[in-house]
Amino acid sequence: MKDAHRSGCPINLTLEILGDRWSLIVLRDMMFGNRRHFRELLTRSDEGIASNILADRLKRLMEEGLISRADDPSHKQKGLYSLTEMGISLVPVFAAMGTWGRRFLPVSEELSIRAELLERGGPAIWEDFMAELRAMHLGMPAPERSVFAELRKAYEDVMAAKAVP
Amino acid sequence: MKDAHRSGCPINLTLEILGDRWSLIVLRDMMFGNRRHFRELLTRSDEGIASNILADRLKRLMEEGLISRADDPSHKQKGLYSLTEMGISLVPVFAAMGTWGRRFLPVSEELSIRAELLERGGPAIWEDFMAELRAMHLGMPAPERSVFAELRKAYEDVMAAKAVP
DNA sequence: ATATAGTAGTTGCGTATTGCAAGCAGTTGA
DNA sequence: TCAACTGCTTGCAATACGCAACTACTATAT
Repeated sequence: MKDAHRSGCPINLTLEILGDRWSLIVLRDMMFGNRRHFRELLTRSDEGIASNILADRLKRLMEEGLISRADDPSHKQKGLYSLTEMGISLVPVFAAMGTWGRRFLPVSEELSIRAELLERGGPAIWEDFMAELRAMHLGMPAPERSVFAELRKAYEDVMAAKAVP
Repeated sequence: MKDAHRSGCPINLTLEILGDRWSLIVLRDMMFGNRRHFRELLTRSDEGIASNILADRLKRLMEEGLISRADDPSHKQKGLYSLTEMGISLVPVFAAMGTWGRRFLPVSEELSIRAELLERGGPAIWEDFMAELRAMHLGMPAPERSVFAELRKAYEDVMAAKAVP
């Protein structure tokens, strides 16, 4: 942000913003887990982010324009973080990374079911999901189809199948 | 690699391997710039990677299975790095990142022309490009179409247009 | 044979980032 | 009033990064 860019290559510029171990984790939880508050992002993350890292990443992602912050009317000290269009537009990147990870890395079934759904649905489901995210985060009118609900149901079905084998 | 994973989420596992500022830069140069030797990757990179970082990344990417190394027959000390199928399969990830970066970040025209081509061509061109990479890096039979040549020509055309305005 | 340039790295060292544990100040609800 | 909850901040140690110099070997030219 402050100092000059290493180069004008799109891959490089993307890495300058997202090229660390936590930024995409935070965005993933906001996007797929609908976590909008600091505490939710802090404690309900599978990976266990530290609070100072989370504070720093939220600040940087705001500076870069991927998320925004508003006061939560229900609690004066509570902030509500939202994805911007820039953040929502990362859906295809997440889909591509999920597809690659599922193919080559030792993923767990319950945590990769969403990636599988996004892979099978292709660009059509990504568009529907982004439309829904725009409704949830930007106040746009809600689309009929709820990909979010489909993703959650798929996850819960896997968990239920594991619990009762 | 050595210690346990933070979680089995595909996004997280991908970030554990590629979530830093340099790994994808190295892979990008191997993939789109056809840089196969240490010196090429070191000096012909727009971003200017340090030699110790490059050595470390090449080692880690080999350990993770994204690249392989062979002795270059023309020079006993020269190593030849190749992409594996795991590395080649990152093409859609690069394409998605390139599309996103081109839309939201201050990319330069000459360095984003390749991303634009990959975006316009869609999955069909990605497949052709991956087939060509398999020929260049894995010894598979070469496809008729050379996406690599198309990417290079597009870059050279932009540079020529800039030189003679 | 000797010199020169090129090969792939390694080493030292200072700075920046990360990770962990604890603490802080304001807010809410009982 | 007070405990629990809110979004952070601080201190400190470990790790990673970045730069410059340097090593060791190989090929080539004279």
